[in-house]
Amino acid sequence: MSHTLGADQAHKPLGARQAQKLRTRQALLDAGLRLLEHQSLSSLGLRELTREIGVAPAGFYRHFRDMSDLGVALVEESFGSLREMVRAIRGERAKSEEVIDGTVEMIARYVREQRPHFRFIARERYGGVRQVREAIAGELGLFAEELASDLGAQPESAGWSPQDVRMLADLYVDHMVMIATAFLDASPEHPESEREIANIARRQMRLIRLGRLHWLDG
Amino acid sequence: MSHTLGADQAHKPLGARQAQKLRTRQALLDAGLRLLEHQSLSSLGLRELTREIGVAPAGFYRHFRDMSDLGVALVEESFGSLREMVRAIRGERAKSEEVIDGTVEMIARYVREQRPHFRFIARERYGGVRQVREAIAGELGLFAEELASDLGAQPESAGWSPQDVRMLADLYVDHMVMIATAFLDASPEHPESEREIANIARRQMRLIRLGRLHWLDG
DNA sequence: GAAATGAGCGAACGACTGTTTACTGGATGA
DNA sequence: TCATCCAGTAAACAGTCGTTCGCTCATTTC
Repeated sequence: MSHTLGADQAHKPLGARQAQKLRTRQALLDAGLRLLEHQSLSSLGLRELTREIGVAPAGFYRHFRDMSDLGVALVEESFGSLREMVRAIRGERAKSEEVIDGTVEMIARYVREQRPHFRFIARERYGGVRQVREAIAGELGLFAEELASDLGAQPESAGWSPQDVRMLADLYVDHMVMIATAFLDASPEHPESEREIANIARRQMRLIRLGRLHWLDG
Repeated sequence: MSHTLGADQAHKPLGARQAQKLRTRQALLDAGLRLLEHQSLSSLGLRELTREIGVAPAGFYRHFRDMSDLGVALVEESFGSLREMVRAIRGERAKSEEVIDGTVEMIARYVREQRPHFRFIARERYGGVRQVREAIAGELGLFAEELASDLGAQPESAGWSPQDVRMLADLYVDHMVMIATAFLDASPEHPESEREIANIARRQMRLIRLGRLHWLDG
């Protein structure tokens, strides 16, 4: 009996038997994400989901305990693809002004390329399923923690208390989620609306940055 | 045949006939809000709701076309009680620092006194029912509009473009919703956590205000 | 007073739900 | 090669669901 597999695929041996199981599991996750585009998790039925991929209802239990279990898996998948993008941005070092432009562009790209994933996160962040809410809150907490670590290391944070750095990180995270949500329900139409949202978002982040630079003035 | 009644009750004649109807309608709204404390609107059943107040399922249709119709009514009810509080704050004129304290306190009080209402708003803002999402977005848009009007009249906004004033108003509204949401899932425990959230919220709003004061510097 | 109105009821409809059961048959490991 | 495993199946269980249909009978209108 091998150990349980993590969220990322095990590339090495992987018997044909487990491979097929993972493919079915992934099909469930993909179909779930597709069906959740126009409804929320608490109204997604088990039969509705298995029907979508041509699997008997009972087969669902081979992969998930219940719907909230699948929801938590979707949260992990969503933040997985997000973290890849964030890591890329964190590597770059540039002037603060350019960081803002790069951050807004990263958010726009994430929503553009992972739209169903982020729509799911936005919808279930305060949705009806407790386990999923808590999973999202946990991931966002980790995100804010990392951001606070980054911010604290910057010269602009000299003389700041750790609590104030964390306060700023929370403000940034909340606002980045708001920006992403704004991109979400205006993007599909025309690229003009997307540029307008990006324009507002950049000015808002610039204003927050100005506040940060004058935090220790008075 | 009289005209259709608005959201606010008509105090004047009101035959015993329509009075009873309104009482049943209100019972549906109240029971709905109660049941929505632990689930989302899209998973709230018609029979589940009518059973709660001891009314036959078919009776529901005398008051609402469907569940999303009831949801929109709940949105109006929620923002109705919010506007009363906001009007009270808007009347007061004080130094900016005190305005921040008063605003945060107002948000805390709103969540404390209208907890089910705001939980509903937070949950359904990006929930699975389109009509309800749009109703909430519309109300928040009106709110931001009013706030922009207030901000534009302040001396601190001298030299600001209308677009920048609106940008600031949107930032404030989004952040106020975030603050209220933070109060929501930490309030019931102990008052200490509520004071901690208020403390963070005040510093965040102070930081935004600092950014506003230096917006035209460079 | 008689007639009209309409809020709420009770029953029936067809369809859908999550979960359990015993099973089959191809991959797996000795 | 043969016994074991286990992902997926088919069927049945006991419900719940939204919606429609006449109907009743207190209130309202004339």
